[in-house]
Amino acid sequence: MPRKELAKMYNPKDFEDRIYQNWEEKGYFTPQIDENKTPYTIVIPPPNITGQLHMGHAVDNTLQDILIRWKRMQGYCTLWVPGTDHASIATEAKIVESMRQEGLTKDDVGRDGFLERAWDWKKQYGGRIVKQLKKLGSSCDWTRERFTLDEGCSKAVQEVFMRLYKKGLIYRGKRMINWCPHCLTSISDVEVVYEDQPGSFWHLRYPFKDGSGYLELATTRPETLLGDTAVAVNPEDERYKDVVGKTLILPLVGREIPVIADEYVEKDFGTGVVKITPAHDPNDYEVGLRHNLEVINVMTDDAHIVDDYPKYAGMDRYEARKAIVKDLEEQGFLVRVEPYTHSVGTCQRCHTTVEPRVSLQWFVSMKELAGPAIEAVRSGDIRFIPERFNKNYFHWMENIRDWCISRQLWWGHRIPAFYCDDCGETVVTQEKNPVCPKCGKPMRQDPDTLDTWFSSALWPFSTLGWPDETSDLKYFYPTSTLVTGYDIITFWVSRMIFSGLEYTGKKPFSDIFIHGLVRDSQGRKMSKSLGNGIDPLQVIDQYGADALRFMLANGTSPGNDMRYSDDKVKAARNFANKLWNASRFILMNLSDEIVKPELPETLLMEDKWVLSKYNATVKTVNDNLTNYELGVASQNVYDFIWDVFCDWYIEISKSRLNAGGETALNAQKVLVYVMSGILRLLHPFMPFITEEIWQALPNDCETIMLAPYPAYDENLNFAEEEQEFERIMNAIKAVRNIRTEKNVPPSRKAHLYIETAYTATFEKGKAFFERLCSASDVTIAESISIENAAIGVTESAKLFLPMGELIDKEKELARLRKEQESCQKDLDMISHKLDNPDFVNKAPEKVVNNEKAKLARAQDRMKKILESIASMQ
RNA sequence: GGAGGCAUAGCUCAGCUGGUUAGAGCGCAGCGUUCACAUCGCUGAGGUCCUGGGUUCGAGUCCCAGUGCGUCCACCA
Repeated sequence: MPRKELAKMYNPKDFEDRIYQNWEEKGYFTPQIDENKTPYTIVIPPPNITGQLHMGHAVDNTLQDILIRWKRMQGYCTLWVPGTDHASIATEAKIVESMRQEGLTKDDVGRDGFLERAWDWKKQYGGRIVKQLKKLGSSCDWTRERFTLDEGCSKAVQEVFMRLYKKGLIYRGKRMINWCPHCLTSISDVEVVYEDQPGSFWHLRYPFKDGSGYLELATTRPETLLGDTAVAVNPEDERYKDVVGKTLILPLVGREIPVIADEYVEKDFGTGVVKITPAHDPNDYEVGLRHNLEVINVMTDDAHIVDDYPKYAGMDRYEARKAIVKDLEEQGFLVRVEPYTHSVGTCQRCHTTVEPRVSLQWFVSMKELAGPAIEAVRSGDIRFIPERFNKNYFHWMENIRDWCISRQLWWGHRIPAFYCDDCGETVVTQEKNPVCPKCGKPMRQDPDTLDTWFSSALWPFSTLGWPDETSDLKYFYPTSTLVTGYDIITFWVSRMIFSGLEYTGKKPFSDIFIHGLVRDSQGRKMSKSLGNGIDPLQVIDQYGADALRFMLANGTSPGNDMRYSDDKVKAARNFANKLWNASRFILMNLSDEIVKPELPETLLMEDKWVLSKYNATVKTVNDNLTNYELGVASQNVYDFIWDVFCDWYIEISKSRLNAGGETALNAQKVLVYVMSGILRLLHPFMPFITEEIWQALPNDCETIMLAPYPAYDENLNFAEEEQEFERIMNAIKAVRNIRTEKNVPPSRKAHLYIETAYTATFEKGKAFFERLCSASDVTIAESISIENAAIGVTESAKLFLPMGELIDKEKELARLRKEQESCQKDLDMISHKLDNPDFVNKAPEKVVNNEKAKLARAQDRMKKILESIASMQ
């Protein structure tokens, strides 16, 4: 059968799509239960509709897939917990689609920011994520439709809600919450974005009822005056001691309100007097609870003044502010206004200023759930990588507040709570149309939906079929690893941990591999509003998925942000090109009789050198992958391929390949053997190109995805040959250096004389000098004396390059003296160290011996330099 | 206000538990193209590892203080 050839040019478009399709058709992505193998499971985050961090998804998916492919090649049975959440684009797209079929328009979803966007982006968005994953080569099974809104996930969510309710860990209560008057929904604390905004500080005065003057206070929100039910001072504040307990008349409204004393008030801020509006400020609400104050709501859902205040009714909060300030001023209650910048909470999605408000919501009480979750991380049962994110986690968990889980959105899991309008009974049930157990009347379901993260928290087990005891759940849970960005630790990671522990009794995963965020080339967060987001699909189109993946892995170190730049992807693409061409070279020189990667019986020095280097690379790559140091691991592979394999081994193999016969065949075998290892080492990082080359080269596995990952092999350690070859390399570099310095073009060959104690070694490398540093002939001896030559010195050899008229004795001497100087510096430094008795006595023996060896080498070199100088004079 | 992070070559970043002559990619300078690759090769220049103390035989690495720049959380009448 004729051997498959590689195209002359590396072009990822020629094969990436084809290869993915092929993998998919062969079913390599379908997870399988294999009781003989250890499962390796990664939890994939549900994609987010905001979709702004597309490159963020690419990082997640790439890093996950690298680990998956690596583990799979080690014989682990792997699974990537897949699927789509109700918060996912795919599901929203479905909703949009069905709404359209019902003849609804975009206006009908106008109050829902998420759906509004989904409407605009149309339904492709769901497909887009899938497309992106495929393009990236992600080995993820997307065929599992059962975890969508209507089925498995819903069941799990309801189950959890019921359990928590029965345990008393879920309750409905009045609470000061953040309310977005635009989205008309409550939003959690973490969804509020604080922005510094210029505003004003209005100093007002409230008159005492008994006519004994005024109390001056300051506020940034005069419109909330309508809801004031008290004025507070600090109990320690001498200035106001005697006014506590007196009654004030609320300007404009005429309400009688008390002056109270509360610790919450800071004496030194403003006038030391605070108006208390329990309905419109979280702190005031707390104060109100302590003092039994009335809660008077003055605003509607969309932040307009309620009808109770006819003069201002229907105005929005900012209009009302103007009107009220104007009235206060006219009636003499405004003392002065000063400019004041303060941070204002805004809605993460629509950036409307949030309005704190008292509302009836569902809560999960967190204290009891947080305990075991903290313990799991503290005991090391679950670990963050890097470890420092523990602190983040603890800080949040230890100061946790109850979690408001109800959302007023149009889509999502509906809260399974029913109310009886007749008798006020509340029932939590999975039944669709329950009747009131007290009066037998039909009940009304809570219109609210659950916070996205409530269901996302169940991800690791709900996607495996929980609450049913499925075989998947038994085999794959707990999962091995979660890969995600640090921005999501509190939203998602911590909630998965306590949820897993609470509902399944087991931790959801052991390792949490945290990566940084991708920023633009200027270090800014990628965002839609800035327009600086980079579309991974476009990058893939331009440079190929392998290049993008490699760039994402290579540029990353755990937990640290990275900047995206085209140049980095280009560098990765060039690397792929290098590998491509190296493979083409091997294929072009390959005899038909080589049918699988296999080492020859006899290995030359350079073969042993490259194998030894390869073996060391295999070890460090595996070690680094084990430690989640994907960036370092990819760099290890890169360095080996480019610097060791291509720049040296392939170059020196050329003369053997040209020579033909057995030595050529042996060289081919080593080339194929090492290349086969390289491809497998690199496969997790660059899946497509490695598979394409794998298929062209002699191999012993139908796909590289299932070929064994290279493992460290004691038999491939050749320390001696490594050292030998390194002596030759150093000599070659020295000669090249001299030639460049003298501007000698490669076309001009020169006879090279090598004086060395290692004649046997250098004899073995004779041919290399001809090819790699333009030697016309090489003479090797233990002692050589040449007049009129440029001289290079390494620790193991003196190199003479007689080049007639190009040699200027004085310049040569100057050059050698410069070398002498730098060598002397080394010598001084090392001997200074070794002369220090403290160092010799206290430093570990290994370090001292290392220094001694260094000293010996430097001395050898110095000796040769001095000899050379002497010989020239 | 609390927590945590970063600061290393012109740029983007590596440098793990202290022992290197402090590295890479890009960029820059010089030379080079029939014979895998110009998406290339060879050679080179370029660094007070933010500042000041401390621990140590030894600090880019550990400790303390300071400066500068991001991040998360809380608060802001």
